[in-house]
Amino acid sequence: MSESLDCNHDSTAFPAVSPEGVLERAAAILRAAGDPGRLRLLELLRSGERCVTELADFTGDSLSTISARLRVLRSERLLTRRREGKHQYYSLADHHIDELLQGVFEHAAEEESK
Amino acid sequence: MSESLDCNHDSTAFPAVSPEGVLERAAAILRAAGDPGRLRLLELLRSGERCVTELADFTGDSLSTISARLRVLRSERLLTRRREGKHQYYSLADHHIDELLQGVFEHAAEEESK
DNA sequence: GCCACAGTTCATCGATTGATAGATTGTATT
DNA sequence: AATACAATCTATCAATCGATGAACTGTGGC
Repeated sequence: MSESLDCNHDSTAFPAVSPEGVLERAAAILRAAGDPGRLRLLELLRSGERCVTELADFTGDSLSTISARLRVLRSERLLTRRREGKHQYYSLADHHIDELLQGVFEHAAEEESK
Repeated sequence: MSESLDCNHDSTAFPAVSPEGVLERAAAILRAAGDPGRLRLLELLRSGERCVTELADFTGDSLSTISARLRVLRSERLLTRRREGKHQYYSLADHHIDELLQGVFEHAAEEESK
């Protein structure tokens, strides 16, 4: 029997991993947030619900650009939307998203201060 | 003076946002983790340091594929690496990364169970 | 219905991305 | 130096991605 000791091959096996579906969901969430333009929108919405033109005015990007970004975020369920008259209001889907954002922003700020 | 009340334009302004550099860093981290193949590696490394061949054996992917994925993760500082003889060992860069992963996996699992 | 406003969608395009086979580099032993 | 093993790099390619202008859709007031 070959006792080939490739690195730590003699050590413990990997613990249980997430099902494929969970992994895909997690990756999709991270990927959706992983664009600077979209991440900025998420950040802005941490402070509360806003309509599309407010977001566009603040960022200086076109309505179609903002709309395209919001579409991605909503399709991955990072955002929710409601309509009031002519206006569409977007907000973070839940507190998990907020916590995720807080964590990564803190970490990024820490790294940038080095 | 135009008192055009576009949605909540009469409401409060946006609070302070992160500097551009912080935003870019945060987005880069999220993006690096936001690929299923790379995210799986991160997940595997949550349980501790592993060498490249262990990761390749477990996932069933080729060495060059694993190496390419690790390269992205390390360049965005999600992973650290050390060499011991012929072997390169990879591990999560710090506990922030672990927390980020935990948060997003829990959220994804929750969504997948609905 | 007409008009105005708010927002989305569509088609297009250049840029980016992830996988891959094989060449190359780094470490260890003899 | 020769050989073996571990891992990285390179070049290539098909697929995906984000921005964009303009057409289109939805809501509201008259």
